[in-house]
Amino acid sequence: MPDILRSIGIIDRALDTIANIEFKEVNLTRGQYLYLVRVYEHPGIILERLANLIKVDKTTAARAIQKMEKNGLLERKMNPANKKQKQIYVTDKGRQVYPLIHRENLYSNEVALTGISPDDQVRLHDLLEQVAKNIEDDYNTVKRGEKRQY
Amino acid sequence: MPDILRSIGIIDRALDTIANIEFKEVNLTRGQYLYLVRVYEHPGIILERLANLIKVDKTTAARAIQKMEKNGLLERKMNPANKKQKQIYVTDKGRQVYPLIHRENLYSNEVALTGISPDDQVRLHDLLEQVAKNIEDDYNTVKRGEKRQY
DNA sequence: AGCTTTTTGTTGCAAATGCAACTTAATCGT
DNA sequence: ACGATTAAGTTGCATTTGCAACAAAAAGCT
Repeated sequence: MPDILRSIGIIDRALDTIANIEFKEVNLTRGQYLYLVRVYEHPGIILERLANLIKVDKTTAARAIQKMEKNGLLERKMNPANKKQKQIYVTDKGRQVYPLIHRENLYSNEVALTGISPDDQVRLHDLLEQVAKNIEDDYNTVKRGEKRQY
Repeated sequence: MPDILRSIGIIDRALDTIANIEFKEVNLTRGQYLYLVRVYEHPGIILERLANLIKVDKTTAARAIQKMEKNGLLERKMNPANKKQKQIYVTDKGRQVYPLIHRENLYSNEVALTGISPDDQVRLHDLLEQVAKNIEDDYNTVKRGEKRQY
């Protein structure tokens, strides 16, 4: 069985590093682009779901969101139907930087897929989605403090 | 052109989180497993090459190595042929934890590839290696402080 | 209804991460 | 051979990251 974890780690860290450096021009600090994109796509999303989408600790996400709220990129509104929940939205200012993030992501994706046939690109995409689905349960299990059996 | 970055990020963060939690039992702190495996595979490797293999900042790698040296997992020897270089090796103690890391990685990889045919597993592996190669130059360019044109 | 469990979010540490800036050794150019 | 550039590693500082532990609201249970 071939190893796929190593390449995935390399690719993710490399592209994340590139993104973080490039987004400093737009005054985004480390990781912020991830949250902005996800909130943009899911207006009104709550913290725990956002953290689970991105696969990042909820306390990390919480502080990132707080900071982005302070910087005027995001805003939170209390959900009147559920006083525990704070719904997160992109502000106008946040909406202005979104296209730049999107453009960067598109470009990196393009570079990543260079020389790969359209068919294989789709295959790769589908296989990666399958892998993401495959590990989801283990992630939640371990995060909950339970142990994996192996 | 399908997006592959998102799944890759999710998979990497999820599996990295799992690994870090599981390796606390063996007294490894965040990220240390990555270095240990790479040094194990490349005895005598130097810091800068190690950092570039893993795609992590060299100062981050430097401090991780220092800490692992203090904990007796790794050791460094001055290269007599080049006084700048410090060659890194796994110690006996480090060699003892290696099998546990390897086993965990194998298991996560297995979970990740569940339900994917052997043919597709190989295809996925090969495509990911291609992607890793595709982005290598951009990574080094941006790390060097130069800009990407897009 | 009343008690327990789960959901959602927050703080308090301690540690890792990485950009800037620096030192020293090696290599390059001429 | 010597000055300039690159390679290799380190330290300072600010920030992010995440595990524990907590608080409060909501949902489940009987």
